[in-house]
Amino acid sequence: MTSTEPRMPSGTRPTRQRRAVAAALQSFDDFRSAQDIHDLLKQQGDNVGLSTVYRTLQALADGGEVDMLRTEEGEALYRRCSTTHHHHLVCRSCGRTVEVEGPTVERWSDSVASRHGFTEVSHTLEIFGTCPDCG
Amino acid sequence: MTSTEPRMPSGTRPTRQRRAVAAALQSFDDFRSAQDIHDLLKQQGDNVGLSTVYRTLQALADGGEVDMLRTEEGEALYRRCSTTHHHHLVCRSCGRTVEVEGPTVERWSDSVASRHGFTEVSHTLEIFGTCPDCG
DNA sequence: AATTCAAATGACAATCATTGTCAACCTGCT
DNA sequence: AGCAGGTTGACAATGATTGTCATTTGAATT
Ligand SMILES: [Zn+2]
Ligand SMILES: [Zn+2]
Ligand SMILES: [Zn+2]
Ligand SMILES: [Zn+2]
Repeated sequence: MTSTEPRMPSGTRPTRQRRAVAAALQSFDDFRSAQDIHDLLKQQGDNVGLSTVYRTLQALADGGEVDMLRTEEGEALYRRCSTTHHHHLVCRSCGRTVEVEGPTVERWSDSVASRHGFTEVSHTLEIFGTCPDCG
Repeated sequence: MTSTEPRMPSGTRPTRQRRAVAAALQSFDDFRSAQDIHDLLKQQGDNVGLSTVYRTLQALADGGEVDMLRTEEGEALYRRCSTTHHHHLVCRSCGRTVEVEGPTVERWSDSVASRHGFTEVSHTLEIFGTCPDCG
């Protein structure tokens, strides 16, 4: 059976701190900053150094285990995610997030890129709005 | 006839400094940081305070006169742009940028948002890759 | 031309997320 | 026990961006 917790990159040790960060990510549904998560852990008595929180989140994001997006102000926010490629519909006000898939967008972006001779294509796509509860 | 330079928000004064920033934006084609533009002006002998460069670029971006995007690292980059809604295909290596339009994407994003009851919808979409020259 | 005054500027300080440092710590192994 | 190497965290450093505020400038008005 598959665990629901993000896995660490292979070759790394499953330390108390990394488990704590991974577990914290399972406890909320919206996008949060490294500092938010650090605070959350502290509240729970899971003391983890801020540097370690940053390092762990980056490792998880690099490994595709969690999503990372940037606010308009450039701050990095993290959230657990499913393993398939997807994008997000995010409420500007409360952070409520819906994962969405857009096969059409994927094809469009690839075709646009190749039409211009670009390779190693990636893309970022986020939809922001006001959710029903906040409207 | 329409000027090719970005216009300042109404109610602002066309100072030497703002003209200089607006002119600088016409002199390159890729996305550059506020500091890059500040340096560029300094080279030309157009001394403009760094704060003023930041303020002017933000005003232009807020007014939709220039595009602003964030690098993976969260740094803000600016570029002149056309007035219609569009997105970008950007070379990760040299910054070469192609403006692209995607009516399909626009419709998709709106429909996804409304399907979930979100209002005041906006979206960010950038495509990154390696351009033919850098490949 | 002189007056006026809010908008604008810029040198400098302050913020603040993020990254770097490195001695101390932990873990598995011989 | 001893060793080796990954890991941690308190703390310093970085670096983009923002705030401060005394001074300057623009342009409208006497
Ligand atoms: Zn909401
Ligand atoms: Zn996609
Ligand atoms: Zn290129
Ligand atoms: Zn669009």
